[in-house]
Formats: sequence, C-alpha cells, structure tokens
Amino acid sequence: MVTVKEETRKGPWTEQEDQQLVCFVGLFGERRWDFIAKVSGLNRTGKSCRLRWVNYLHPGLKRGRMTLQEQRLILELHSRWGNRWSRIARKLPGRTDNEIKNYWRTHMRKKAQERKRDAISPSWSSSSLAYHSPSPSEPPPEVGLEQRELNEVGVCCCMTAGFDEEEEDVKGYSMDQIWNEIATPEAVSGLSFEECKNEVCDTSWPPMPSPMWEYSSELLWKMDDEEFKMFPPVDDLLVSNYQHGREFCN
DNA sequence: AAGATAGGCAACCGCCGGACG
DNA sequence: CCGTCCGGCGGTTGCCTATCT
Repeated sequence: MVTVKEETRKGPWTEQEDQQLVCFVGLFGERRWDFIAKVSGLNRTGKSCRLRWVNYLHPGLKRGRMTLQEQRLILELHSRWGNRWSRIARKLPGRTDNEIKNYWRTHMRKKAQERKRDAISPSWSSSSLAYHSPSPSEPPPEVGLEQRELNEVGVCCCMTAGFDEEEEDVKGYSMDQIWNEIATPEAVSGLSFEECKNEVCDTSWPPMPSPMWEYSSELLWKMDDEEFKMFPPVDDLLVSNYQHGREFCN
C-alpha cells in the first residue's frame, strides 16, 4: 500500500530464522532481546525472539515425554505453588514453563474428563469435578485432590524433602555498562547472517546439544538458588560473547 | 477411507514489576 | 518521584497430528 514499512513477522518460525537467532544469541548472550531482534534482522519482536529461544532453541532443553519422575515432581510442586510455572520449571532441568503448563493443562483436562466419567460411578466424589487453579499467591484449595493424584502415579512423600522455600533472590547484574559499549546497533548492523553464521555458529544444525552450548546449558539449567549465586553464568558468558563480538566486528 | 474429535505443542497477548533516565 | 522501556510470567489461542468412530 502506501508504507513500505515491513510488519513484524508472526507465526511459526522458519529454520532460517532459528539459525539466525541462535547465531545472534551466541554472539550477544541471552539478554537484550529487543536489541537482538533488531540487529539480527529478524522481523520479530524481542519478546518473540526470547520465547523462541527459551522454549525451543535453548540447547539445554529436553525433548519428548515427561518422565514419571518429572510428572510426579510437577504434581508435587503444583500442589505447593499453584500455577507458578516458571518457578516449577526451575526445578525441572530442561523443561520450560510453557511445556509444563501445557502438560498440566492436558493432564488436568484428562483428569477432569475421567472424573466426569467416574462421577457416574461412586469411586470419585463429584465435588472434585471441577478443578480451579489456585491463584499464584495462595496455596491450592484442593490439596487433597492433588494428593490423590500423587498417589495415583505412585509418588512417595520423600519428595518434599530438599526443596527449600525458595529464596530466589537472584540479584541483578549490572551489565549495562558493557552493553552500552557493545550494543550500539551501528556497531553490528553491518553483520550479515552469513558472516555471523560462519563466525559464531557451529556448522551443525539443529543446534541441539553442541559442545559450544553444553557448558552453558547444563550449568544454567542446574544453576538455581544458591548455586546461581555462587556461579553467576551471565557475566562470564557475556564477557566471552563480548570478546567474541569484538573480534568479530574487527 | 473419511470425517470427527482429542491431544500436544508453539506462539501470541496482556499484565506486571524492575531498572533506568 | 515519575514516566518509559524491557523482560518475565501466566493465560489463551490456534494449528497440526494422532486416534477414534
């Protein structure tokens, strides 16, 4: 029509976009998504990039069905925390909040249907037909129900041991100075994807566990709470990215 | 074999809170 | 302090595939 201004892309990501994103995340780290979105040339929002990375491209992600252990853990944690998916996800290395959320939804749907069916027969009380997710701030109202479900999958109560009442007071990293230095679009706007790819990326694709990533992925997934404080990854990663980026831009 | 339904998953939306100028 | 921006989170939607009838 009148304007030539391209609209932000939406919908499914192409493989090319994925590669592009992986490269630029490799270069600049998992921050400043807006910036990455701009300089990468991807016609996506920063949010969209972040989501794609976190839910799909992150090298530490597990694939495939939830294991029985994971299922138990989800039930257990949900009974304690409610719909705090990201919080729950932190206890399940390699699983994303989105994945857990999806799992829970289908799980609950199944349960609801089973109950609807069973409501006819007396094995379930009809009061548990509807499940309402507890609000994030309060404990779930139907702990009894949850407990039954845990029993269903054969959970043992030792599970509750070892979860500290989360003090995830991860303090912010003041990286903005570094960023200010490197993150001017002009400094990188000349990057072509091909250059980035050659320079930064492993040739293998898809990016799932490549040596380059294993370091950060394992660490990042496992790093939680105390460990995170002891072993802050972001700065290190950023510094290396920064150095790499500098080399790259020269 | 074909249509209907359910399940699984990726992605978007809107809100919120923290950081920063 | 206040306004703005950005990233994170939870809820929701929509599409694709598998399974059922």
